[in-house]
Amino acid sequence: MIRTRFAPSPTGFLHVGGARTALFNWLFARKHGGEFVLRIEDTDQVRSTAESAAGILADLQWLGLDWDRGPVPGKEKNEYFQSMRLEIYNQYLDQLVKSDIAYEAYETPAQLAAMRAKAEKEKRPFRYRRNMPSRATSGQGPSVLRFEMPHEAVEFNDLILGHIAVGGEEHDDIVIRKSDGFPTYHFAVVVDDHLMGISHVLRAQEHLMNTPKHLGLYRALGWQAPVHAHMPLVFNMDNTKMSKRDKSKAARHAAQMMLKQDPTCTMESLATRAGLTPEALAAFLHQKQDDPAITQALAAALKLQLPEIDVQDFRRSGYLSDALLNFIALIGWAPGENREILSREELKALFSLEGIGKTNGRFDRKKLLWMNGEYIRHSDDATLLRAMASFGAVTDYPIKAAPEPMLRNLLGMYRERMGTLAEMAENSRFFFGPPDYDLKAVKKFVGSETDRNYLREITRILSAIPSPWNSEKLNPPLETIITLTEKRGAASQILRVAVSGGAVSPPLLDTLILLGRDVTLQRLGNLERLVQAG
RNA sequence: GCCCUCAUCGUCUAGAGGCCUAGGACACGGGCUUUUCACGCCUGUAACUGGGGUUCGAAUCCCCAUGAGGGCACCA
Repeated sequence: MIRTRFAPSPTGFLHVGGARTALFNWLFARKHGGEFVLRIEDTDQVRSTAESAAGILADLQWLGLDWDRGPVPGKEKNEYFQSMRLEIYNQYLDQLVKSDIAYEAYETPAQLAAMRAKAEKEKRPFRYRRNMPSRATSGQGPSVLRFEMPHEAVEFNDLILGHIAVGGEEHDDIVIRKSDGFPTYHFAVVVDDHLMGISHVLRAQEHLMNTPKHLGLYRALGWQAPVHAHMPLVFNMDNTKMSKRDKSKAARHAAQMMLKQDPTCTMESLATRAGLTPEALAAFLHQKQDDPAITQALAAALKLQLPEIDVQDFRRSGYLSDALLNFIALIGWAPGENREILSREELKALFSLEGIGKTNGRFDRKKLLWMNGEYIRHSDDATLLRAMASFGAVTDYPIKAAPEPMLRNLLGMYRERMGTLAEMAENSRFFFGPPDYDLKAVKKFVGSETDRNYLREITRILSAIPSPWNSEKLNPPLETIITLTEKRGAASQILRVAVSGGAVSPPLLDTLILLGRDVTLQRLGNLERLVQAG
């Protein structure tokens, strides 16, 4: 029986890298009719939080990655939280101590740091080993338990990378129980993977050097190790690691540019705008900390679009989970035959470890945006309505309040012209209230006296059409407006600016029908007053 | 510094010794369509890191160099 797992640590949001690991494990299990286990690795008492765990579950659910065993959303912690399994770990910890493969170590963190510094100074690698002369064999503080790694080379066959060998002199005796009594990651994964019957460990390549340690533990515990496969990593387009810090980095950079380029912008004014104290802002700008709240506040004040990193960022930006999943699957994996747009079912059917490459990939947001648009264009109303509801649950656009018939109407207008649901939500604002006029567009299309004459003419033509407006009634006058100018359509831009506030909108016919006669004429009047005034 | 891994267009990739004059997709350029913006259609630019082998023949196999990435915690 094939059984895979995804084992996040609840120390933050689920980010795309983690989502990809989850996806590949899920696909592999589903493809082979196996099971997919979700386990929360909360052995870090300091950094783990319940909110983070709940958020990760919610994000996985949003992605549609369902698990056969694991935490139950909304319920108390169960045995798929490592913090609930302490007795189990202790039992095996004892076993290793009894067989003298694990031993107490008394160095304090400071002492260890000094030992490492010394080794570095002497240009030799630092390895903690039981038989090293400098080892403290007793101490007053709390001790940790270390595992005596074998002294021979450890070799294994990685399903993606092939044969991997690490020499015996490279190992060191890892800590398996921290001084707080909790097992370390290394110990807990091994115990849990074995007890939970995990057959395949599919994880990111950053874990490659952990595998020999784990293999050593399996051997010491007398267990058969699962098969390992290490997948390539995902980076930003500039080859930096994708991390939560990218968001604060972007906010910091934008703020600094602003302060530098805009002489009217001072630390004080910017802080006020973002609702921060100047001190907090200064500390943030000097990289003293990466507070997400400050990042958000700054981004809002600067109207800055932060890079999406976490799964929920993508949800808030209006990406469909199917599109995100499809895109993520294609980084480091290819089904061959030049296939690209793949439904969940196709992904499941086509997935194979052989298709996973060895080279790290980059996260190309432009391609994701294209793919999301592709999904939107090919989705039916029901699918999109569901996606909108899910999007609306985490965002706050006026479109949220729209009744379903209007939503369907808007979908018809925007389906072909949006890359994300957020684009529609943003661009359709003028259907829900008077637009803020884009002064550049106003100047460009209604800047001259001739333009204003056209504006009055348009008003005259449209006011002659009685309510309610429909395409039969509206088509002829619209054609008249289009042909008003020598250059076909120049006058229709005036109308577009009047109703939408800018130079871009869905086709005027649909727009005007949805807006209706009263609103249209009212906005035509508003624009006339605006240009009259100045 | 030490250890491990990797290497095809700007990006994701196809490519399992002859099908390669290296294919697809995104991005980018040009054109068509068009009442705006998109969509759609047509079309163009663009890559086997370098050097040695092996072979009749190498993007594909081997070695070296170079470059890139990961790891070296009482984090996971």
